[in-house]
Amino acid sequence: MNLKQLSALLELSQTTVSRALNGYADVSPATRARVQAAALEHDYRPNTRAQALATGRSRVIGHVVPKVASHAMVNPIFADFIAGAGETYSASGYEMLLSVVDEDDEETAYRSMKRRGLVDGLIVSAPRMNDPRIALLDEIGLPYAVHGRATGIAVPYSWVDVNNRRAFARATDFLMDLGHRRIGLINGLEAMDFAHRRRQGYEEALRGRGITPDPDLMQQDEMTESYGWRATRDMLARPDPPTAFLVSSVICMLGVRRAIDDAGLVLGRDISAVTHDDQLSYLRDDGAVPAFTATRSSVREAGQRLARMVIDRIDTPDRPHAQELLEADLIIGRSTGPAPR
Amino acid sequence: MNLKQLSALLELSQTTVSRALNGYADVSPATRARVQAAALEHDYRPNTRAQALATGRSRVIGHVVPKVASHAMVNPIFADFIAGAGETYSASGYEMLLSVVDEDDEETAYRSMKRRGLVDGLIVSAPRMNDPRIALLDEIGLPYAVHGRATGIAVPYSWVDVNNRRAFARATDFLMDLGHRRIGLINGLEAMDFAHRRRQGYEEALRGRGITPDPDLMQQDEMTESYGWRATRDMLARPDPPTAFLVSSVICMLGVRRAIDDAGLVLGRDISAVTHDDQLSYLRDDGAVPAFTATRSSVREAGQRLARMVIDRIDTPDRPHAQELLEADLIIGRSTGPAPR
DNA sequence: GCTCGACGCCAAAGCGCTTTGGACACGCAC
DNA sequence: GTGCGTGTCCAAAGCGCTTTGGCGTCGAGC
Repeated sequence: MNLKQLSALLELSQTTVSRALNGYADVSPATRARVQAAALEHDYRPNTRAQALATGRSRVIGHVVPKVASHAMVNPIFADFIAGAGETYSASGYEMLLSVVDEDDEETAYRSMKRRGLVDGLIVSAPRMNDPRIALLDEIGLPYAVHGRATGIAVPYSWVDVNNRRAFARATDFLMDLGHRRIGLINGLEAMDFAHRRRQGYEEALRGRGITPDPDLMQQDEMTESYGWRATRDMLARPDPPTAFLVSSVICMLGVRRAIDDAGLVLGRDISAVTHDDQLSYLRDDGAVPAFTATRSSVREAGQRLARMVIDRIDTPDRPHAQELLEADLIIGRSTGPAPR
Repeated sequence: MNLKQLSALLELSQTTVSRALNGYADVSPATRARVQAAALEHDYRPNTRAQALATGRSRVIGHVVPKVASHAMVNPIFADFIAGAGETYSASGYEMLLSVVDEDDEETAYRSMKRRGLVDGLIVSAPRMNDPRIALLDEIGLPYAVHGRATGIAVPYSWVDVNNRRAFARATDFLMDLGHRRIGLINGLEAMDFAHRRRQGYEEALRGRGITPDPDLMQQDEMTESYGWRATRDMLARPDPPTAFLVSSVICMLGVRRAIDDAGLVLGRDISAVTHDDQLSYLRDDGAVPAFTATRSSVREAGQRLARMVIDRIDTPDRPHAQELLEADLIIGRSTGPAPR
C-alpha cells in the first residue's frame, strides 16, 4: 500500500492524504480522522527513500567505526554506547547507520556520506588530541556531536564528555587520603583525549600534595585484560613497587586483579586499586558493596545524550553548540584500603 | 554535483552518463572514459536515496538489537560481531542499519522495515528455540540469515553457527580424561538455542561415560561476570563440590576465576575450568600458553560470513538456503589440570 | 449585492536517479 | 536502391513521496 493507492481508496488527492498524515492545518478534522483510520487499517508507512528524496532529509544518523588495520581492536564500550544512542534514535524516529571504515579512509567516508545524502548527521567517537575530524565536518557541513573532547581544537563544537580530569584527580586524592604515596597509573592510549585528561588529573593531584609523578609508574596502552595484567605485574616487580593503582577501565582492572592474585597479594588489603567504570552492562558491579572502588559514569547515558544532541543540531543548526560535562561518581568498593605500613 | 549537472557539463544525456558509470555495454569506450574522468574529477557520487528509489534496492542491511526492558543487557559479543559484518558490508558496497527495538515491538519493526523499504535484508541474532522470527521473515519476504540455529524450526533457512554441542562435548570429554567426574556447567540462558545445545553436548559426554548429569551442577543465566562468580561460589559451597567447570563465556570465566580465588583455591591445580571463547578483541587470550583452556571460535569471523550470506540471498533469492557450521578449536591453556585425588 | 478572507481541497512539479523504447547513422549484403 | 543489423546515444516515464500555487465555496463585513 502506497500513497497513491491509499488516496485512490479514500477518493482524495495524494496531497490531502499526505498533509493529513503530516499534521498540516488545512485539512478538516473529519477528513484527517478518516485518513488516519485508513492508514492504520492498511498499515500504511511512507516509503523512507521517497520521503527522504522529497524532503532532502534521510532521518538517519551515522556512526563511523574506524577499523585499525594493525590491531583489530573493537572498543568494549561500543555496544553499550550504541544501545544508549539507539534508544534515543528509535524514540525520535531516527535510524542509526553504522559504517566500519579503514582508518585511512575516514575522510573519504565522511565526504561520501554527505554527497550521497546517506545521513543527516554524525556521531564522532574517541576523539584524539587535535582531532582533524572536527574541522573536516565543519567544512563538509554535516551536523555532528562528539563523544569526548579534543584538546587543541579552538572552534566551538558540540560534545558530551565525562570530567575525566576531575574524576582521576579525586580518585588519586582518595588513595592519598588512605596513605598511598606510590600510585601506579594504568592508562589508555594517551593519544586519546580522555586518557590524556586522566593523566592530567592524576598528576595534578599528586603535585597538589608535593609528590612528583614517577614516569615509571605510568603505563598507557590499548585497554585489554592482558594489558592490565602485564602492566601491573611489571610495576609490582619493581624495587619500589606502588601500593595502589589507578586503572582506566574495568576490563583492564580484571587483568590488574589477576596480576595481584598471581603475586600472592590481596586486593583491597595489600594493594589498592581504583578503576574507571563505564557501567558496561555485562560487567555491572553493583553488589551491596561493589568489588571495585571506581569513578563511575554510564556510557549508555552518554550515548543517549549525544543522540539527542545531534538531533537537536540537525533540527536547529543555527543554535549555538551545546556542551555537557558529566561528573563521574566516586564509588567506594572493596578494592581499596589503607596503605600498608 | 548531481547527475543532471554532470551530464550538462559533459554535454551528454543523463541516460548516457548513468549507463556509462554503471557499466552498460551501449556506451562507446571513448565516452565511458570521458565520463569516468569527469566523475572522478568532480567527485560525483550518486545520491543513495534517489538510486534506491529508482532501483527499488537500498543496499542497506538491518541488524535488530532487541532491547529487553527488564535487564538492560547488551550482548558483549555484539561489538565484535558487528565489526566482522561491517567489514564485509563496506567491502561489498552495503551499509549497516542498526535498530534498537523494544523486545515486544520486534515484529512491528520487521514489518515496518519492509514496508518502508528501509533495508534489503536482515541479520537475525541470538535465536531462541522455536524462534518465531524465522517464519515471520519468510512471510514478510525479507531476505535474512541467522546467527545461530533455532531448534524446532522445520523449514530450511540460512544460518552460520558454531558446533556448540560438539564443542562442549569435547570439552567435557577432555575434563573427564583428566579424571574429573563432577563438572559444573555455568551456562547461558537455555532459552537461547546455543546454550541449549551446549548443555546437550555436556550431558551426552557425561552419559557416554556412564555419569548421570546432576541438576545441582548446572546453572543458567545472563552471562555476566557477577553471574560467573555467584554460580561458582554456590557450587563450591556444596557438600560435594565439582572439581571442574564448563563455562559459557570468557566474561563469566572472569567471575569464575574470582570465586575460585576467593575460595583460596588455585585455578588449574585445585579446580579446572574450560570456557567458550568468542575471541572478543578486548579479551584476547593469546599468550604462549593462554590463561584459559577454551573452545574457541571467532565471532568476528561469524559476522563476516553471515554478512556474505545475506548479500548472497539478496542477490540470488532463489538459490537454496546456505548453512555453515563452524567447528570450535579446543585450546589448552593453564586453567585445567588433572583432577585432585 | 459585492468584496474579501478563511477554509478545504487538489493538480502538477520536483527530488535525483534508472530504465524503457526508440532514433539516428553507418556499413554491409543483396 | 533497399533492407537490416549494429553501435551510440537520448527523451521521457517512473520510483513514492512533499510542496507550491491556485481554485472553489461560503460566510462575514460593508
